[in-house]
Amino acid sequence: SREASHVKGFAKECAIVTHYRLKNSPDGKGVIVDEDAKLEEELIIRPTSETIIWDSYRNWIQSYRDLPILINQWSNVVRWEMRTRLFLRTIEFLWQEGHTAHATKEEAVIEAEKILDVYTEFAEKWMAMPVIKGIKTENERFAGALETYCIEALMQDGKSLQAGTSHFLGQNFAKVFDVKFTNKEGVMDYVWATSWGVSTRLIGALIMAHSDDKGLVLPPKLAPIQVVIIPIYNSLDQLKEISQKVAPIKKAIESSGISVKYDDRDTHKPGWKFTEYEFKGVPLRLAIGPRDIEQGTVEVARRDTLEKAIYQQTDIEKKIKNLLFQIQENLYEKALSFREMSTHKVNSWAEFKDVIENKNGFLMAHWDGTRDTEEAIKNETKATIRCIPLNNPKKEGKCVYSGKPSSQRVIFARAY
RNA sequence: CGGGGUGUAGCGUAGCCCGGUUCAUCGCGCCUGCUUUGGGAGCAGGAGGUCGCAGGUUCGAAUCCUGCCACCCCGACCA
Repeated sequence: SREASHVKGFAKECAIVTHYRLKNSPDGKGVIVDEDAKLEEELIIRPTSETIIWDSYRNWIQSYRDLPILINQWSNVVRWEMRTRLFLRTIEFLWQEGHTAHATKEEAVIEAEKILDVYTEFAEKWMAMPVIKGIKTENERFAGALETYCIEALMQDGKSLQAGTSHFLGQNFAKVFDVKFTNKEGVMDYVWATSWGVSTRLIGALIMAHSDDKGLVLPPKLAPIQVVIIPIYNSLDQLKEISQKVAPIKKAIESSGISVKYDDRDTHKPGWKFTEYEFKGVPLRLAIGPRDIEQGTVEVARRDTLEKAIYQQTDIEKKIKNLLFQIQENLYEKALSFREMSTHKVNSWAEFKDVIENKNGFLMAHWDGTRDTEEAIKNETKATIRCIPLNNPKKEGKCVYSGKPSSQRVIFARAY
């Protein structure tokens, strides 16, 4: 009841705990709900933590001196989705959620935008996944927010994925939860709030942004194993010899902060291992065999381009470090140019339908700003407004659907 | 919750329409031996099955009928 309007947005997707015990089934087949253990007061498994956080904030905040306040946590939440999709939409998922309260509106807005930048940096610099920063339309906005900032990423199949959100909540939550403070002037006021989160969905994004038909492709900065070394040998004696030569090479590479796995298993052949580490997306693979021992070389294969090259072992750690850097850059550039190739300016409804049907990707189109038009476009094409990009050039035009005046283009796409 | 589909060995499958000479097909994987090892090895031999579950029809059911269970896809919903 306290959470009122906010809960409206989640009410249709909550899991509710009604019983606290199971018992053995009388027919001997497994366990069933023990009807005697019915809860007098049912529990809702949180779909997000706003309610508990704000219930606490009420007790913690009295003065402007208590502000700003920030709580960040990783937690599991449950949303009873009718239809799940691995990594992208699961009933239960782990996420990071942050909640802040501020003395002024300006400070809260700055906070929401700052966090959006943090998410952007993580997506682009670490995941090598370019994103578009923007704001959601009223329709797509988080329940209870005044503004929802988001980052949208384009997947290789041309569908869009919301990769993170940051909300400016205004004073809505403060009013619902009665969180007031005394400001410098001695006047009582409601606090201004933000909340923001990213989830394990990012793992799905990472997979879909870079992988190819040979398997996963991981950006070096996030790869648990950055380099794998595979020995090529005929006899176990030869393996022993190679292992001795590999040891200092592995050590040298590790000493420059790179994670290395030496796979000397005798249960699988080199070709099998090559394929396995391609599946797993290890950025760099080194192969060392009799020829390399003789010539002081090592074969280096890149996962991103699948190119192979022979390197001298001298200063190998520098070369590896440089290659990892290049792979990280290349993955980002590749994803970025794919997105640019897949972004289409459309100027008529016929063109819109043609592009969404045959090319997919991001459609930059004028929109009259109404909910009705947004809904109509969604119903006819399944495309939704992913965001109104920040720093969008304000160029007048006519709505692609209604023909009414529009102040700027927005991004339409089919989304996960 | 609506619409469609599928359950056969660890995995993927053929057979089902039209029941029976097929001891239920094939591939991958697994085990043994030999030869191999710079891109998922080759040959030979071998192990592995309540044909989703229950009932029915029949001389005879993986196959036909009924009920149940499970899973998958599409739609609405959505981080």
